[in-house]
Amino acid sequence: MKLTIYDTLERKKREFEPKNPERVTLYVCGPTVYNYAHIGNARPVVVFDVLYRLLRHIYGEDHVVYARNITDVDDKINKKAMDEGVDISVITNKFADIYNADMAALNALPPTYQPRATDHMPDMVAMIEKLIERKAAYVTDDGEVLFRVADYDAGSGRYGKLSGRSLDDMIAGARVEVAENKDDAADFVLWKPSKRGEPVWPGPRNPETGDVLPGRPGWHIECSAMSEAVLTLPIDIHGGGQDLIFPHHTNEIAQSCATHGHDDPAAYARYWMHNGFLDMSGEKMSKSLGNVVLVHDLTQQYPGEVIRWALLSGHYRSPLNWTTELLEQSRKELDYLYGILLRHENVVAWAPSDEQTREKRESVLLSSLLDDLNISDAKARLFNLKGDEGIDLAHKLEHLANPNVDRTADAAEVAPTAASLVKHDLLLLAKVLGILQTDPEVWFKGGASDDLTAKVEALLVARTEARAAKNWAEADRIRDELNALNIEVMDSPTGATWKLKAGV
RNA sequence: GGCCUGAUGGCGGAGCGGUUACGCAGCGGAUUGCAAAUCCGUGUAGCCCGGUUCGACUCCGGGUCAGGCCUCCA
Repeated sequence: MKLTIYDTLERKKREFEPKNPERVTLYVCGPTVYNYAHIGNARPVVVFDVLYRLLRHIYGEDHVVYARNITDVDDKINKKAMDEGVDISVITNKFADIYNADMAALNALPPTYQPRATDHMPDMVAMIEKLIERKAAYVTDDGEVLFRVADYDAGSGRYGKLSGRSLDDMIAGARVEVAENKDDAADFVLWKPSKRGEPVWPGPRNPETGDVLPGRPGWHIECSAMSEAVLTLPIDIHGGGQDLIFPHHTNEIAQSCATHGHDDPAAYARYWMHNGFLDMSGEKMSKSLGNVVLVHDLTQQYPGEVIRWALLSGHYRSPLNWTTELLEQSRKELDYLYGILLRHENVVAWAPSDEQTREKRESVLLSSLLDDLNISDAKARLFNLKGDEGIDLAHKLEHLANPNVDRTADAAEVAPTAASLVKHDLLLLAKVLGILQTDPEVWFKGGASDDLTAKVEALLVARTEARAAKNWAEADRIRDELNALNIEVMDSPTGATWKLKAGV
């Protein structure tokens, strides 16, 4: 199975070849934990979760190492901690826990490592000292340490390669005022003194005086230090939102390469992937527009899997318009798929025992995802699973297993085997997409309390009796009563089942 | 100002130089006591103007419009 991914650095699709197939590494920039995560924060988590699942399938679950950091040093955290008069850890622990719970609700697997900036201060300091030693960074009079961008770039264009800009373009287009302590406008902060009341860590040594510079790290250094500490370099895939291309990832590359004296950005990370943004009715989500949607609130209204499926409805690199309609459509799609699983629980999923045949089937099944995570195309497959090897009459599990479907004798004969194969394919593809992971029964009824369930079951018995007596008026009355309880009744030849209606 | 994306049917959203995307909704039929669910079938497309080609939604050029980044940001 060949995975192809669009590499931001090379601006084209490249076949993925890990440095070491026994230990494939993935690093994704995680949240700054000072508030509830909004739905935009969840997109990279879900997108890269699909990638993580796919890599685990290809290379084996124990051969993929995934790190997603927690940024717990930041001005916004400091402000919030000061406003509330608590230590920053009170804020960061609280929101890191909430974040993890919210992402788990979206069926995102926990990463192998979740390093926190505060746990890696010595790594950052060591890196900064190395950069000073190599003259790639300098100490200012007021105790800041800045990275020399122009020296790193050295006219090669490598600094702006990720964002597709030259250093000159960036300076020409810059709208920021140049801080007077900078030797050059493009230089960025590695370390800076803490303000009064802010947390302070012992920093790098000033080579001039030999003194330790107390303060706190700049934003970019943590990912460079932590990715190296946790994953070792080079990282195979580094991911994040498109907005991180510049400056965050650009500076990460510069720091990490300069630390080790590498010229080639690939010495830090071999492939760069960036997800597109979410639009809110055509507008960017922002606090000033008041259109921020929190994952935490959304999970109160929709199953996490619906939110996940909605986030996966477009290509990961394209903008995605986030609407209520999208959520409703996603719910219907999942209901349909879960309905198939519910109706055909007795069909045994079966994969061909022959290794080669199975491998071949799987690479066809997963081909959409293997092509730079084409989730839309994978979705089409999911809804229209094709049988092969002589099975050309019926395609869907429903069609194959539903006894009401008209079939020729030949098709009927092949149907049970085909259904088992199709069910296996369906479950496998769903697993990689991270959907259909709930018991179908629980999916439809899980939101009902025990009391409600008992009441519904009793009413259904009464209705069955009424129907048996052809007392249609009573049967319909009971159905209306169930409807009022937000219950949808589904009759079938084998008896009535029910589900909790959507939009609770 | 600099850099970069994208424009597909009522809606969401892919691939592809010539043949059905797929999903949601709609419509027709089957099934049902009636519904729902399910099954079968089905209509609707490719921003504008040029060019290349036997043939373009798909390639090239121009235009228009929309969005993103250049500042904290997924």
